Amino acid sequence: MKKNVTLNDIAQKLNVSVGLVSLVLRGKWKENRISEEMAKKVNKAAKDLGYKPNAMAQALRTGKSKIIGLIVADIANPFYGKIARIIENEAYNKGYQVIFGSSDEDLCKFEKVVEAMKSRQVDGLLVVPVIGSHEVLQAIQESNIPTISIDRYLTDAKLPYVVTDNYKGSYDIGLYLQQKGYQNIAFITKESPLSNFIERNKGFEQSMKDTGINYQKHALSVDNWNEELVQLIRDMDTSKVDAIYFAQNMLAVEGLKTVNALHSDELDKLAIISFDNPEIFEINRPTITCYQQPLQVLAEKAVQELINSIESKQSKDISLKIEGKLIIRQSC
Amino acid sequence: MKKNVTLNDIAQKLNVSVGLVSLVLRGKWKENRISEEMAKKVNKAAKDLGYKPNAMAQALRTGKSKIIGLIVADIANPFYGKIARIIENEAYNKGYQVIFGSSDEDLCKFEKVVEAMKSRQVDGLLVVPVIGSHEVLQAIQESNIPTISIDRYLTDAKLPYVVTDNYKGSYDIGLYLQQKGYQNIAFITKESPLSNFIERNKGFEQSMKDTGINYQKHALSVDNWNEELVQLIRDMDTSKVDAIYFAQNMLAVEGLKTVNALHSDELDKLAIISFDNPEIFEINRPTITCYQQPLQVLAEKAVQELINSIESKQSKDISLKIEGKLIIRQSC
DNA sequence: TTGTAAGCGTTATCAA
DNA sequence: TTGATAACGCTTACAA
Repeated sequence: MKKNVTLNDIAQKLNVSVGLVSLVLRGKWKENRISEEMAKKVNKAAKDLGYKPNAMAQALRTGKSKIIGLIVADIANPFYGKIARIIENEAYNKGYQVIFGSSDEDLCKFEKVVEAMKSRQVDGLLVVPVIGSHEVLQAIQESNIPTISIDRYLTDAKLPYVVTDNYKGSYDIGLYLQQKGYQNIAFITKESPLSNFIERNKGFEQSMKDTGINYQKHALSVDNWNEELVQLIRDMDTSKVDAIYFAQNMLAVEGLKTVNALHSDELDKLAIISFDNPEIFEINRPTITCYQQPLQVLAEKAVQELINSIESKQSKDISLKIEGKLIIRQSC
Repeated sequence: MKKNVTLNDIAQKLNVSVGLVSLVLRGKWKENRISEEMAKKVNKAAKDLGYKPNAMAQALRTGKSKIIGLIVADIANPFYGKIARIIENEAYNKGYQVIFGSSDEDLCKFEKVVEAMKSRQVDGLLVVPVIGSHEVLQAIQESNIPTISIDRYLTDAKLPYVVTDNYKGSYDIGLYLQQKGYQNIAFITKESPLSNFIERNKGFEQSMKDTGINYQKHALSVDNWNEELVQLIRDMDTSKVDAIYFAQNMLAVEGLKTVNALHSDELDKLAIISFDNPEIFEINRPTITCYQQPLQVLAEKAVQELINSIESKQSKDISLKIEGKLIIRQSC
């Protein structure tokens, strides 16, 4: 039962004041004209006693917790897991810690998590906004906690965001399909008011228009897409389709599951392409061609922007759309 | 730029003392004989002003941060992502928040994360220990931060743990292989000093002994398993093997990648079974039979045990080994 | 060059 | 039934 070492302990041991110790330990001894000799003594004592600053006390005093909150849809989803990983790294490097929560795409949970984080005095927030969350997010902004949307953004909230260029990505997929000579595309997507789907849908439809390719759009409902998808693939008229485009990893994964389970020669002949790049795509037979989101850049930029606006208090409303890249494999 | 509402704000508005407000807001007004009328007024004012307690101040004052630290190998790995998700839920339900870090199986990083968490005054720690971390973990124990190992444990540290019964799982896989009539198993595992591999290896070897099945053990090195695995599968003498057992999801995933890429009729004839149950197993052709770890129970128990020992200060050294279950699919 | 003291928002102990 | 006040560990403006 070792008690934590405090500034006071160090001060007492050396018979100096806590203020002095504090200044030295934060490297401010030079500008406060503290003798180098003193500085050395203090540093040594701190090391000897194994001093670790109490982050809570620092936070309380300075009003900066050095914690950033991360709210994703579901940390168990590898897509968000990867993002979380990069964010964590970047944040640690800058002296911040990450506290996370999953929203499950549920507004109510999202709000709860936001509240919890606010009361933890997070310095800033990185959020994957859920449907209907604009009010909550607006409120955070007003309480002066820098917040950045990642992965998607809400058109009705004026939050800065860092996202993939979904429009371009989806448009490029269309172009690629044209280049490969496909004529009839089954476009499987979701009917969602969230920016990522809106833009993927727009982008693809535009490129279909521009290239003149036939396509059928299947916009599944957000909360029942799973069953609808299975049905859709079961009923697919393979004589009228030569390629399937899944607009999201979850769609593709469930889709492949169904396709593989059906073992139908007809289905197997179809070309497949998808947004996102889950690990399965490298294992499936055939391996799946896809548009990979620039997760590394995206997450890094998001953290950098966030920390910038935390530390400089000037919320320059910079939003970014970053391009991903097509990864060509066997399926298409 | 709204400032946060404090107890003081409420107190001033009502012309009462902060102490009074504090007591009411924490539901202690009854045992402190505060008038119900007063209590109501205070609660109302708190709600009106939108009061949110400052967790930092509470933490500083009470010495309890209500934060638990979670250290996994890599949050981007869906296996740990899933665990994190369950832990998060369970913790939130009990009023705790989760701060996480990834060790990358690197002792140095592990130690850094631990330090960061200690200085955040975490109330407790859930860790996936890395090789060589017994000293750090011992040190945490001594500084009186309840800590529980999950997923695996170190034989040379006396930390409580909550893990899958790896021995039993691996043993049962052997039994299942016997039942299905396989005669020559390629057992692909890692040569690791960590409990999970030790026990999976022991369990399987024992069951091979008990059943009298032939097997060849390929214990890959911890830091170069990837390349060794590819080589191993490439060179596999399929005439001498009728089934492969992968002792871990990462091994299986890379293994399947290689097998699928080789497209060899010989390899395709082999039965496959694996420890763990990543999503790919449901998509692969054939779908993969495996032993699924009881993640839900495991993570829940871990959180419960941890919070118990945080709140009751009595560190009853309860460790748990929980059984998973065999999921039978097409591959075996 | 160093010490003193106020204060961050709470909680808890007394006193009134 | 309620109010004053010290304390948690730290930072910082000001005094010495």
